[in-house]
Amino acid sequence: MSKDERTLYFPKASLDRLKIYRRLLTETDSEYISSEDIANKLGINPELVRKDLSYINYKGKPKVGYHVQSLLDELNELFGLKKTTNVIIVGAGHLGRALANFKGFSKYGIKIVGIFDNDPQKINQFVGELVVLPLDYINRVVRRFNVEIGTICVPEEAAQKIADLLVQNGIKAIWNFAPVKLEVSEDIIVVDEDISQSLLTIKHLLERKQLEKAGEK
Amino acid sequence: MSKDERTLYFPKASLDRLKIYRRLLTETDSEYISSEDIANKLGINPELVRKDLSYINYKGKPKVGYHVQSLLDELNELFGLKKTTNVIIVGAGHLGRALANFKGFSKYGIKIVGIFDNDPQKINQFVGELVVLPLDYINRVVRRFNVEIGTICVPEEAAQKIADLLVQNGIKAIWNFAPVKLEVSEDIIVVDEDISQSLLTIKHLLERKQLEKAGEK
DNA sequence: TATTTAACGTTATTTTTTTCACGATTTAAT
DNA sequence: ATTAAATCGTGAAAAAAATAACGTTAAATA
Ligand SMILES: NC(=O)c1ccc[n+]([C@@H]2O[C@H](COP(=O)([O-])OP(=O)(O)OC[C@H]3O[C@@H](n4cnc5c(N)ncnc54)[C@H](O)[C@@H]3O)[C@@H](O)[C@H]2O)c1
Ligand SMILES: NC(=O)c1ccc[n+]([C@@H]2O[C@H](COP(=O)([O-])OP(=O)(O)OC[C@H]3O[C@@H](n4cnc5c(N)ncnc54)[C@H](O)[C@@H]3O)[C@@H](O)[C@H]2O)c1
Repeated sequence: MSKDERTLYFPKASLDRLKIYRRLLTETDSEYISSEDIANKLGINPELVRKDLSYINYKGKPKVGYHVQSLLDELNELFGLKKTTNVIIVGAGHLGRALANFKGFSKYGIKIVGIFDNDPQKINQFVGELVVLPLDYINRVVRRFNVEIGTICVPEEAAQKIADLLVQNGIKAIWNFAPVKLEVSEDIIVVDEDISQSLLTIKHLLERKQLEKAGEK
Repeated sequence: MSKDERTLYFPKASLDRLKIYRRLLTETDSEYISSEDIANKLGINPELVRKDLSYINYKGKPKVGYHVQSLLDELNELFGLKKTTNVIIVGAGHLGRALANFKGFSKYGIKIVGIFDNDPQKINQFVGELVVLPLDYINRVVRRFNVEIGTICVPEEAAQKIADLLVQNGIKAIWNFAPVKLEVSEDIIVVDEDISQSLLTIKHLLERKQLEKAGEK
């Protein structure tokens, strides 16, 4: 791997940790923070923190640590938080409406600019400041607001169809809340937000813990 | 690692993939499926699939592949999907209500048995078949329904306090939707469902793709 | 029934990721 | 000004994970 590529590509696991560091920094009041502080809070070791930060070429100060604000700036830059990105939502059900109403996305430079549904009952209803639009308005909204990200909040049966529709209309990345594996062309980014899957993790961990306890005896 | 431990512990990454295999199998109609089929659909390679399945000691048939139904059963067992687990939700806002209304959790053997809020306006309101209860009912519900999992759907400022409250009331695992790192004792399982974080991934991937494109020229 | 073939299971190899170790640097104290 | 202490940065070692290789097995076919 060349030095140049390194700034572009680095381990997926590191990327995930960088996101976590970023969040941690937003919760940090002090001016500086050491790799050890970060590591302790996350239950990992400090060398890993330092290595992750070395990928993005960020330098700390020996004896002091990392300057919280400037590191946060750097990470915000890395994740493109500084520029506003417009997003649309398809499916104005429970989840779609929760997302559309959520104020916190603005911190991430995300703006919801449209919400769509195919249910005539839902169309024209207000959701926060938006009005639910029918699917054939997607094209217009995508062009008008230069939307690259589409969110799928429809039932699983409809998800693939909506994915195709979004791609047809020029969407580049799909944030998918439906619990199905979408089939899209190579160049489309799909990020699955399969909420229920976490329950499997929790159940499994609970079960394992119980086994461990039983084993101790 | 002993043979025995292996069935208890294996790589986190494998566990995550097993969850994905499981979901894929629920979408599969045929009687058998090969490691190659699975791998192709997920963009990984078949050896990895076989290795993952070897961790749970599941045997396929040469020349045919894996028997979909029995593998699914096995995985459902692994993730404790067969037995019902009761769960409570704290925070009857947009997200809490969306979760409480969601029918899909029953497939995972999950039942929402209580939803709580501290807003007098919300208390006593119906959410699906549940009635929003004040926080001091948590104890009663947890005992009555043997609840081990608590879901945090309150604003981030309140999240730590609610986490403490849940732990006090005997909760063993926290499903945390608030974007904060919770501090709890070692033996409590915390699974973060930090929805907004995915947006960072998407933004980063979009940005990287753009850089790559620029680089090609 | 023997042969061929597809797909598995598992060991070996390679690659990736994490941890270790230690020299370099900055700040603070003597 | 010198020394001490904390923390960084990074190359080397270790560990973990993924991939490759290949022998084994069950089904299909001749
Ligand atoms: N609500 C949750 O807590 C939750 C949890 C996990 C996963 N999910 C997933 O998120 C998705 C949405 O869940 P929800 O609870 O909001 O469901 P919901 O039933 O409340 O809403 C679905 C919405 O999609 C609309 N819709 C259906 N078909 C459509 C189509 N072809 N085109 C446009 N709109 C269409 C419906 O009119 C409805 O408004 C589902 O795939 C679900 O599995 C939801
Ligand atoms: N809605 C989303 O799409 C979304 C997306 C990402 C993250 N989140 C996170 O999920 C959490 C909930 O989001 P939301 O949109 O449902 O918020 P919301 O404001 O709609 O609901 C929050 C609820 O919590 C209740 N509450 C506040 N303090 C409480 C306390 N001390 N005890 C009990 N209840 C209390 C409020 O009365 C309200 O009903 C937040 O932490 C938010 O950051 C939400």
